[in-house]
Amino acid sequence: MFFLKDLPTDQTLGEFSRRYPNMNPSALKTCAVLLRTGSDLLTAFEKILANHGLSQGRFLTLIVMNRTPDEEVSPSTLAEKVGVKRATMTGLLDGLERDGLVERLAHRQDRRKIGVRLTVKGRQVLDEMLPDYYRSIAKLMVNLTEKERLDLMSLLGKVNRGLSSLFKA
Amino acid sequence: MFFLKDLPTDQTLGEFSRRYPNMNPSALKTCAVLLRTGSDLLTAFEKILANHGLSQGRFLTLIVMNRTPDEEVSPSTLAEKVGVKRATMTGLLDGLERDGLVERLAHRQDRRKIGVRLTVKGRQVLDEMLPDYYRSIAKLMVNLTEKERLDLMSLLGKVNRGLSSLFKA
DNA sequence: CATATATAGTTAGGTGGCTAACTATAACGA
DNA sequence: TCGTTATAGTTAGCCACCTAACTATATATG
Repeated sequence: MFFLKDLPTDQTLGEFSRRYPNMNPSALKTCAVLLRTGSDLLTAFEKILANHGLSQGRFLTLIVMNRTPDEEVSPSTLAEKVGVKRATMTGLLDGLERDGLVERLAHRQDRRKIGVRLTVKGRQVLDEMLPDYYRSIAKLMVNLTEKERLDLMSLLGKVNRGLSSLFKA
Repeated sequence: MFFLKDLPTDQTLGEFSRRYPNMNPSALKTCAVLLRTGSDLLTAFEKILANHGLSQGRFLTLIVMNRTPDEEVSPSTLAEKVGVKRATMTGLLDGLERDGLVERLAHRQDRRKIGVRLTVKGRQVLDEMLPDYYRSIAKLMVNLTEKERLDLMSLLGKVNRGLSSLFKA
């Protein structure tokens, strides 16, 4: 859940912009549609992943490891790339290890560190589910031409720039 | 966390599209950027809300009640509009009631039902935080012209249509 | 009118985020 | 070299989401 299922009507937006002078109706509406779409998108993916016994966090962890399937990665690096805290990664790895999809290995030099690697089973699960996943993504975007996809990314880039300036000022 | 912090490079995308023929690089990339932006946006809002002792779920619940501040709303209706399960709404209302922002009232005719209403304190909290919240949203979107906002919403609409067709087929 | 069905809300139990604090190890500096 | 500081990973405890099942009440039907 990122945002209201029931987006405000233009009438509600109008009322609120009178009640709260700072409120910019088109900014709010755009923002709401963006969050709503992201939310629906994520929910759809989670359904697909659930069919293969994965959650978004677990899946992303596997995907990152699948970029370099023959190398060991540290939990910290994984956490950083997936975008979760180290503590959260511990939990994700616990689950993935329990299901036999990854293994933790001791580090040779530095005894604080460990290495994480996809197991054969982990690779199998990915190879089984990824075609399904990628097919869904292609289907999802089928209504957008190549140009529209670029436009969308560029507009999202502008939102992103707004985001970074929000925390500097 | 909705998607990788570390988005795949074009090189990684190319490798994967060879490994998995179903994979459409521009679709995946667009999707990733969309989820990433949504994720960052939500995180930003959650920081603002946390300054006022609210979470996204609690905030949205209040916002929906603030549309009709003088009417009682049922938990089910709230759940539906916010986009969470009834069970989740019970938890959100427990928290909001504990903090004195909403109150539960018995229903006159039907003893299964209850009505929920903003308290005076609830309204105060909203009136205090909303200007801040709306100012942030306006700032966030400042890099997009009115036309670009419409374009963005229309492109997101196309993604949404893809989403609904995904589950019919 | 009695029983089956539907509805409203809650409870219980699981998952996956978070922060803060802890343990162990390594590295640095007086 | 010994104490401080930094780093890696984990643990503990909180919150918000989910599903499934439960309680109570209302409604519809034979």
